[in-house]
Amino acid sequence: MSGGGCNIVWFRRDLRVEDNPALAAGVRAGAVVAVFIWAPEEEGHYHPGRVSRWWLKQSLAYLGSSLKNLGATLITKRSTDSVSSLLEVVKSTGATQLFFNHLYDPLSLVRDHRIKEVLSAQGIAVRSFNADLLFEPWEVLDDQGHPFNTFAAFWDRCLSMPYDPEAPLLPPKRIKSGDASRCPSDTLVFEDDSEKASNALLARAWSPGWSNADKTLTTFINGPLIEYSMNRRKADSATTSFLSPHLHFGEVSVRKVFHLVRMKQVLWANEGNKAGEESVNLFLKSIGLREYSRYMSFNHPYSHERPLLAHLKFFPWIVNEGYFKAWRQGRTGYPLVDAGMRELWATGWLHDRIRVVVSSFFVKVLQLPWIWGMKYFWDTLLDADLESDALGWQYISGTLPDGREFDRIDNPQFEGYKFDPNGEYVRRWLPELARLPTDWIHHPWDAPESVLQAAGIELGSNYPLPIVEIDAAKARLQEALSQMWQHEAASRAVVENGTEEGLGDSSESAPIAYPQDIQMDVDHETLRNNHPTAAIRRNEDQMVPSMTTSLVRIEEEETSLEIRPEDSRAEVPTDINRNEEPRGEASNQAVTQTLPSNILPQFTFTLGLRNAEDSTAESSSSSRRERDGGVVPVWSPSTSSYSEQFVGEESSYLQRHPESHQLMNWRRLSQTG
DNA sequence: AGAAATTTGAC
DNA sequence: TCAAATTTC
Repeated sequence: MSGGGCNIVWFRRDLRVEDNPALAAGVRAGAVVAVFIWAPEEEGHYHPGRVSRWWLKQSLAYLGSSLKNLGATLITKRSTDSVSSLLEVVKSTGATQLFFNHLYDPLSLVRDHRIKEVLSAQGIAVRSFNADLLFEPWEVLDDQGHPFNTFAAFWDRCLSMPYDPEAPLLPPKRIKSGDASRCPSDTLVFEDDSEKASNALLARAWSPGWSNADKTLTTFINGPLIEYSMNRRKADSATTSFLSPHLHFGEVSVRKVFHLVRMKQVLWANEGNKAGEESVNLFLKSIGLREYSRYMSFNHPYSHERPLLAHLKFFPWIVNEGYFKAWRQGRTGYPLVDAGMRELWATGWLHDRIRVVVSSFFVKVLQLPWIWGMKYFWDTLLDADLESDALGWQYISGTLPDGREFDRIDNPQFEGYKFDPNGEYVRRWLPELARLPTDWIHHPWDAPESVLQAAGIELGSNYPLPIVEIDAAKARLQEALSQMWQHEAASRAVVENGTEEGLGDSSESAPIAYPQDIQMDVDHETLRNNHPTAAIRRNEDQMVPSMTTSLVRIEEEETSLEIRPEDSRAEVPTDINRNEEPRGEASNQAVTQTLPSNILPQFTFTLGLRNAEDSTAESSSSSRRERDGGVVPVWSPSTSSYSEQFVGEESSYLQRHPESHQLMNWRRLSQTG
């Protein structure tokens, strides 16, 4: 009896039918209507980038057909407000229950709670589950019952919990379909015309979708996993799992990954294969970091926009758009950094090691605000993941209790020796250095003139001299740090005196706006492509960006990005789609030829900037939530014993999004499962 | 050789 | 941080 109250299963970042607790529960409860709501405006300025949207599109199509084969329909809705869309779906299907899986970013926590409130008020039962983590964030606590604030301790505890993570669920054999005839789907548009060509190339290297994710996992476990610990010093991506984009959209469950990998470990341990065992530990650690990123996001909901350690807000970041541009273009003069940035630019992908190299360079050598780098990663990475990226950047920036020392500068030259000893990686991505002998490949500035000449390199002309000398960077960093401590002390004095003034601009409390006026160099290639909108669009394009000098706020400048609600498509700024190679003649063919078949020769970027910050102070409240009758602790700065050392978390990202509502609403967010 | 200092790696 | 590894004295 399909009329007898059907069940809505709301898919978000859990685009799989296997080990999907919300789906399983919905199926158990009766007839199911599956729904996906595309509401990118809710993400504020973390609107998904082009490659991420491409992935989502494929993944959804895949899920849709899987569900269809099982007997259910996936309804897709374009929305600017998930809550009201969901309400609409509920009404038009006559549903009595809603099922979904948890997310842990602050926006989702608030939104999901609101949904729970609104629907409960209408008599709809709402049930939510853990599908994204081995353990829920509130389950993993230290002996005093407090959340951990270092990764090692956190992960130790995860691995020694008194109970195992839930075993993965099988996909449903058959789904009884609810009546969705009065609930039409909207067509979701994830790319515009100018993005199609670049997106088509992505399909050569990647296959989104839950069963492809499963294949990727199997391939990895039966192949590179055993060598994982040996290979982790190489810049080459070939030995990585390639699971991150699949995991971001929940196409494969971490619990399954965990179980399969642990199984392998037991096997290797029996065979006395120490390297294999160690490899599993290392790989699991990266799974653990993903867990930890959600954990931190849950316990410190502002960690994607503010340093966790308070003193860092007094760090005098260098707001230099020229540096930022050079970094993005891969023209810093440090070959390993530049190769990494070109690879990111060309493929949307970077080995974890290289992510550390380029981001560390960004923060420590260029001393640019880490939040910019994080935003750039968000816009360009195929596996862009707010929680993971925030953790990574905070770690690099030294803003975590267990992060890198702030005054330590990694020298890209020496990292080059380590990660790319033969210079292959650099040569692949920097064709202009391809003919440089290995001895000089990571420090061309030291090479004798004759060597440079023979390699066709003219420093400062077809390859830049180092943008900042490492020694100068060290001195500058010391200077910046002493300033930071002075400001910090001054601030403390102000607080103690109860005075409200004096402190000022050096603090990050007035957030440094992401430079949105990014201009593309109008060069020969633009002209050649003769893109009709090139002239007007260029300042929205990140392709070959050059920055103008001002830090103009977005709302003043980017009216062309305004969202028109009647537009049913994703409002993505038009890109100029072109083959772009770093300047210099070496260019296209050279790079394309050296590309392995699984790497994409061409890419475009979009700048998905939205709302500028206007942070308003507002205090959050401590709260607890119900969980099947049990009480589940929720993040609470006032009760957390170590919150003192963290930045005051009173000014909220959430407050900038009127649709997100108050933190107070978290209070009774149901965690039923 | 053996202690001390320095560098490295980790999340 | 901090322990381990490596280099220096």
